[in-house]
Amino acid sequence: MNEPRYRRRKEDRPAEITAAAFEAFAENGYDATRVDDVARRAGVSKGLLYLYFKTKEELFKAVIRNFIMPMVDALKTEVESSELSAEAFLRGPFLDFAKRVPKSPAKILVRLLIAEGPKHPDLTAFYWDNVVSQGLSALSQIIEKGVRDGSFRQSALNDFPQLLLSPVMFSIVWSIVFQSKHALDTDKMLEGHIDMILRAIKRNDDQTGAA
Amino acid sequence: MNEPRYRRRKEDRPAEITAAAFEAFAENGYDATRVDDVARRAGVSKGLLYLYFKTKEELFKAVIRNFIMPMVDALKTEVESSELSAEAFLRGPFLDFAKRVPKSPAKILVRLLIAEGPKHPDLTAFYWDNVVSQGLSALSQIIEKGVRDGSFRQSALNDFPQLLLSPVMFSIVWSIVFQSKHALDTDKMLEGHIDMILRAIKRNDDQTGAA
Amino acid sequence: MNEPRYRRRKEDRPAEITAAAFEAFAENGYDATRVDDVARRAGVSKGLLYLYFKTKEELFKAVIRNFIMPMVDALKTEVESSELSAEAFLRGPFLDFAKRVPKSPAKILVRLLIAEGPKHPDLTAFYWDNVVSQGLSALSQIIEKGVRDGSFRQSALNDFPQLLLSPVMFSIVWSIVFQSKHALDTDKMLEGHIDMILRAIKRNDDQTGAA
Amino acid sequence: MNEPRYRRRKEDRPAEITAAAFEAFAENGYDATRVDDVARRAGVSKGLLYLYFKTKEELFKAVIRNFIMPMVDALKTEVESSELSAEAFLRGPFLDFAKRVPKSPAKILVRLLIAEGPKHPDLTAFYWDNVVSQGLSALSQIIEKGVRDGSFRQSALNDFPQLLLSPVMFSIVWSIVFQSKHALDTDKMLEGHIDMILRAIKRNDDQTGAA
DNA sequence: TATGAATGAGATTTCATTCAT
DNA sequence: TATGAATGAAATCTCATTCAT
Repeated sequence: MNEPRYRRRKEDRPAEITAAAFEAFAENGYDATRVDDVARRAGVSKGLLYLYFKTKEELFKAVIRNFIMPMVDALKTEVESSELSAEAFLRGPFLDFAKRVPKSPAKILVRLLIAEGPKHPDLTAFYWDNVVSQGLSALSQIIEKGVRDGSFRQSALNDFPQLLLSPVMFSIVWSIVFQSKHALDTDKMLEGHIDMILRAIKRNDDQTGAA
Repeated sequence: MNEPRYRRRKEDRPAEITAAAFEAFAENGYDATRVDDVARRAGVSKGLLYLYFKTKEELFKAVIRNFIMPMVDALKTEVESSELSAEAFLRGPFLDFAKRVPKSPAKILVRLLIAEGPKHPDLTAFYWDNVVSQGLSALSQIIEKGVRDGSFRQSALNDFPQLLLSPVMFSIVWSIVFQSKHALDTDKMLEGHIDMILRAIKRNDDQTGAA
Repeated sequence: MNEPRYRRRKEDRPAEITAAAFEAFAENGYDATRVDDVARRAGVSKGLLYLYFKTKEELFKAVIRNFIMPMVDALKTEVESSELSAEAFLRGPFLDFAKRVPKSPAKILVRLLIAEGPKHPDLTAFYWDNVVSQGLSALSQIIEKGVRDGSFRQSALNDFPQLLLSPVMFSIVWSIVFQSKHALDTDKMLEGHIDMILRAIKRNDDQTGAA
Repeated sequence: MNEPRYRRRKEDRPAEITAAAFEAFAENGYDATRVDDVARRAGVSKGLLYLYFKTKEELFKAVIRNFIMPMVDALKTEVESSELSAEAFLRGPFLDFAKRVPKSPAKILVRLLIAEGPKHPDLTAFYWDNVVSQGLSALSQIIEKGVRDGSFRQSALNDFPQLLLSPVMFSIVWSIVFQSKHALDTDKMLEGHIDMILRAIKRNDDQTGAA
């Protein structure tokens, strides 16, 4: 009972609050999350929360931004610094990434985007600019590299790098909606996906290694 | 947008109400939909609505069930009655279905499931039992048929028929979240996907027809 | 305890609520009045209040309008139907009116206008259009009538009918602010005011009758 | 409008704060004024403000007192030191004063008194003791002086010196509520008022000069 | 003195649900 | 059946005041 009622920690507050808010939004979605609950989780009064974030919506946007940024940065760094062949990149870093995301808390962001995106156009725009378009162009680079050096043939992937991502998204959605009742080995599925894709687009007919 | 649209014979009141509710939930999601609005759209008083549906949640569940059933039935009929080869089925009815869904209003159900599913386990269970598991087993049948008759090799699809569906889901999500700002030719993408899949799993080395 | 919890009285509600609101606003002013309090006084739930008045501000405006209208109508009727001489009108109906207002509950409206007017320009405009400009022009008519028939000389009143009203306003303000501690016989004061005015503007030098 | 305006020597902190508070209260009234805003205007932290004034209400009272005192003093000095005849005083210093007040920022005090007075009895009492009663008795002195030396007749002004002030109050209220939309030449009106009053109470029948 | 981060009570407003009619 | 006026709990946001620094 002799805990200080006040703790001045101006620096850390925003991060503490967005962390708590992430949890809450992840559990309940935007509408069903109570500002009260976020404050309690952050160990902070409601009033203080409003000192840092003018509205619930602004808090929500801050959460999305905060948790997306690191992912994007990591991905970009990996793509740019890698000197692997196209196939090696897909089987290596890309597959790792694909396996990781559906298990990370960040998967929740997808749920939030799908659920709230239509009502928050600026958020969607932000997500597009910073995540989707950049991710897609990185994938396109990889694929084109493979085509250029003759290891990949021209294929639907050239126009639709999304096809590389769709099982990742599927894994995420599955893990959100069904995983608890109907487990799916997403790792295996994603491996199988890469195998199939490579079998379909690799140029040399020696496909023994691609099983 | 708030004129009563449904004012037919008395006998269909529940159907009129769920139709109105579908519209409303589709536009706004569960929380942001007002019971008042649903009643107005249905041309019915709030009191009457509560006579048929004890709570807002029950109404929501009825909506999901009502609109999923016809889709499922259509799919099942098609699968069962078809006598096409596996490849022909994938290139024909399945591709048609895949192209249709992301453009139909039913795509909204996916948004609702993702957004509200985690809070409505019985709804998720219903969806699983009636849609997902049945759809997946239908797809498995097709694939195994191809394997059995020697046209497909054993592949990841045998364990993960989901891989056939993931671009469909992706198309749906894209159309919900980004389509208005960043058009994606989902038809072409889905065609490309089937092409790639078939190229990867078809047994005969003559792959000229699969471009 | 067997009072009905519900009383359907759609017709009377708005009037009941504005009456309660008038009391509350009169006692406390706009900001310090709690919507809760208004609802309690009206014997009504807060929710119902919001069914009839979309915001607190709209309620406030309704109050002002409701309570001003009757006064204005009464005044206008009196002025227009009267066939008295100018002097007789000032000593009769006008003086009566002047004496009545500072004692009526309506005096509170003046307080509200002064306090809230600057923040509610449309309210001020309404008050101007419906009360002040009409009142002033009625007074001008009276005065000009007196000038025309030769009983009044030209005077400051012709340009500033406000001078007839200023002691009325003063009485109102006094009664709001000081009356309880420092009684002022506003009736006598107003009589004295009319006497002085008439002595100043009457043309015939026979001033014996003027107090 | 929210830059610190007062940042002078430390010694005057209370004065700086009340000056800032006067501005704020004048603009917004008591309730709508934020302590935060006052502190910002004064270029001072909220904490310091609370060091000098224990509550918002106390600050408010200090403001009223501070800004009334100088006005009262000025008026008193003028009245007492004047050796003019009664008429000359009314046409000179009094008329000047009457013209000045409705244009000065001090007019706002009237608004505040009317709006907040009923809830702050001690404030009203202070105002009475220091302003109203003294002002009225000063006016009474003038009038009686005129009566004593035979230039004025006995009139309602003897009992109600308020009648001299009522157009001043009216001008103030008008300028607060309507001036911006419906200009009134208060100077002319006040001159007309003095003319009429003098015409009514001056004893000599030669009234030619009083037009 | 001086600061401003932090509190918490309380205000307005919304809306699922009920029930007299 | 059918209505929609009425309820009341709860949610977001504000702001005077406190207190660790």
